[in-house]
Amino acid sequence: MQHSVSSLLKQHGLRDTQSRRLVLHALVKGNKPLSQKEVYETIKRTDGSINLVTVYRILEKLEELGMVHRHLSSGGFVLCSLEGHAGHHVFLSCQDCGKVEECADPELCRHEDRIARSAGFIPKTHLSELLGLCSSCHTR
Amino acid sequence: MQHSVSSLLKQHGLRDTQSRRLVLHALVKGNKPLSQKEVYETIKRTDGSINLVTVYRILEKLEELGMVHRHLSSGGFVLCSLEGHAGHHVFLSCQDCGKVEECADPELCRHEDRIARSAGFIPKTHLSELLGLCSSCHTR
DNA sequence: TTTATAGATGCAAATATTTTGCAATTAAAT
DNA sequence: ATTTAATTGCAAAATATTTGCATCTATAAA
Repeated sequence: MQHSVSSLLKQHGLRDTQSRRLVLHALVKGNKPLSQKEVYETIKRTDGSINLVTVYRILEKLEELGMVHRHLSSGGFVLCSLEGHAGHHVFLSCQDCGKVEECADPELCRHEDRIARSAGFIPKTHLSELLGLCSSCHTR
Repeated sequence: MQHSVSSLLKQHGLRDTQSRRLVLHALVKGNKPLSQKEVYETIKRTDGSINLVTVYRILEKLEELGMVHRHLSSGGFVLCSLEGHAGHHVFLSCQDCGKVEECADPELCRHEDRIARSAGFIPKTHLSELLGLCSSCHTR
């Protein structure tokens, strides 16, 4: 795990630093959107020490590079789980436990394109969020 | 216009106050998502006087009642232009001029439902945002 | 290895944003 | 007109975000 995070950083041309590993690790463990402060607190609580300002700066950079996304309704950060799907992401957000999954659906993408064009828009990117209950929350 | 804003307030069981009229009016004129501060500044610049705290409180209440929506990517507030479509809104956002249109598309809604269900989710509400260039911006 | 260096981090402090408590005001029902 | 619950303004507190600068460190070159 630690290793995969390191190579993820290198793949994106970033220095493999302790702080960045901690931030990415917090997002992986969190499995839901986390604010900068939540990332900071997760790290303090478990692995080690980091500065809140550093968390801000790291998340800003990771977002620039598309390694994390800003979750729409919560504003928190989630690790981007999709490769090669820049420009179209669908979040499935559980209103109960807060878990967020991400998926891509090419057909939905085309459908949204059509809507945009029929309104005279030239579409560039799409964002969608579906809010509801995840399987483990609604079976209970 | 002033009158329609007043009746809009009453329709939702809200007192028809000067401050609320100013806030709604600012959103109508803005024709794009505005943050609390932007609403505040619009009002100061044009119509009259209001307190920033009041703007926060009014927008919070209008959002609760579904009269305005939080725009996803910008975080600003936009007047809800649709009646009877609670739970599914598609924003068309121009990346150049910032204009935001809103529409509803029942077929898209069903499509998103299917995606959610196939991932084991029980969907409740959907949010979509299509970013691109509006007709007047891409013809130039 | 060691060294040089661009990039990353920590710390302190400045800004900006959002929330809260309370007294004064006001819309609307009687 | 009077009453009253809701709304607003003001001041201040609490949070969140950004900035500047000195120090440190991951990497690449020697």
